[in-house]
Amino acid sequence: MHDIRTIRDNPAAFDAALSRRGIDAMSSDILALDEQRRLAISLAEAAQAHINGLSKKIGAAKANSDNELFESLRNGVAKRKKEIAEQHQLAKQLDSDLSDLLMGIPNLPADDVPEGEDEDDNVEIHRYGNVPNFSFDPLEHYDIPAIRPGMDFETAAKLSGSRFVLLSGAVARLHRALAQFMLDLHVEEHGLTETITPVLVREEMMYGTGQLPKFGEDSYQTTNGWWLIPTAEVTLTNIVNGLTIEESYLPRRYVAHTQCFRSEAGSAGRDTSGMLRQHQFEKVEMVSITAPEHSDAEHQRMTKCAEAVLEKLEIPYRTVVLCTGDLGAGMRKTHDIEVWLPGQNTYREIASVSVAGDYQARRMNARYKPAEGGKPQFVHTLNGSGLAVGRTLIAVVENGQQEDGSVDLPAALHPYLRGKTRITAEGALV
RNA sequence: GGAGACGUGGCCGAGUGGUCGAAGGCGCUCCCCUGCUAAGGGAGUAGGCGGGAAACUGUCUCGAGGGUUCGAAUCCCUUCGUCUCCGCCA
Repeated sequence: MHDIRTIRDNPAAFDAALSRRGIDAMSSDILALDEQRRLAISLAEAAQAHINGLSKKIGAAKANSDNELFESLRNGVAKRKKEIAEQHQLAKQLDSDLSDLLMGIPNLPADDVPEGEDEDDNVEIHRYGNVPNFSFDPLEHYDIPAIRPGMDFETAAKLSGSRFVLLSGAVARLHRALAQFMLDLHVEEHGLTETITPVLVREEMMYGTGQLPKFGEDSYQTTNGWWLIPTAEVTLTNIVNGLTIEESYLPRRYVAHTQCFRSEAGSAGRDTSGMLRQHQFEKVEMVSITAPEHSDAEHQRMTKCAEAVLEKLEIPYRTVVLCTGDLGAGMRKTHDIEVWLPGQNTYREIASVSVAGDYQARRMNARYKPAEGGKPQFVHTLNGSGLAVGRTLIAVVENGQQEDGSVDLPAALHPYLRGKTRITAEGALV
């Protein structure tokens, strides 16, 4: 959602920013609609003011028992009623037209987002660890002997269909350990507030964070109208929906471990093997609510929080800035963290850390009262994975695999496995 | 799931069709007075949208959305939420 006044003040800058996303100039259409709207509002309000004035006189006439005056005024007002209603209707329609138009326009990319068409134009900004040399051909996660017994796609398909998985034994345990490890890290070392949220939400919340109106087919809806969250970004960010909070209360930093649900419509045929892309998966999600002047620094901070998970797990990764062509609609800037997967011999996305600026806050009407006084302002919102649990599991086992089919687990996880350190080629946690 | 009650400004709380954006209290801000770890007096204290250089001004908002009416916080409908009792249940 964009600020009409910003567009009014500098339409050229707005169009220029849109063009970076490959969108044609819209400001002249927007401003024309805005002008009609404001004219309609003025007319409707002037008419209403007139009526309100008469109504007071009618009230006074009634109080003075002046029936003649009362009746004549009353009739006069009644005549104009229809006309007033039409003016109101027009003003309202134009106002909602404008709002719909603005709602459908994606966020403007930050100035330092690189130009580009697609993911090939993303720019690497950070790299950690060395791509390991294996003395054997490393396997994909689902082929590793240690993992195979605990990762059952056939049974999951029987239960639910494709793109589901049944984890058991050592793999299930490892999955749980990873989630616990991530939460503890973010809570104890990064100072985030641990949160458990609903995973079913009302429709308005999906508008607040931008999944709706455009991307409804990516998510699931229940028969009574709830939506299953595709990410805890939805619940965590909407905590401040409709609120005006004191600046002293900022920043708010949340972390939650939830199930996430995605229809994966449009990704048919992509990543169909293994548990890289599922309809249901677990993610540890971070969300920050900040004052505008702190959101860039918060973006850096949050990125480091996500990177720290992989560094503690001693897994190589690189961080890229998404280019204009790859940037999500609601975001000003996004860092993707891509983890090294030896089985695929490539880096794959494992986390996405984004700053939305005031884009979501406008939709949610989430504001703060500046400490130095003055009018409430929209907050800035940020969200990031910290991390996707299933994908992290893939990274851990692919990077830890041994020639004999066993998997060595990173030291950071040992406490979460009660001192166990590896999964044998037979699938036993020892 | 059944029955009922309720939803007012930062908080508490009046207000059941007419000058109510809304008494009163608390809190907070500023000013005055006061010389003792306090009290008293005065003023101010929501937001959205529109007009205006500004002062200021119009309009809308009493959970939300509709409706009745010349006029609604007050009446009607829908919806969301809270509470109580019953039922059910992890």
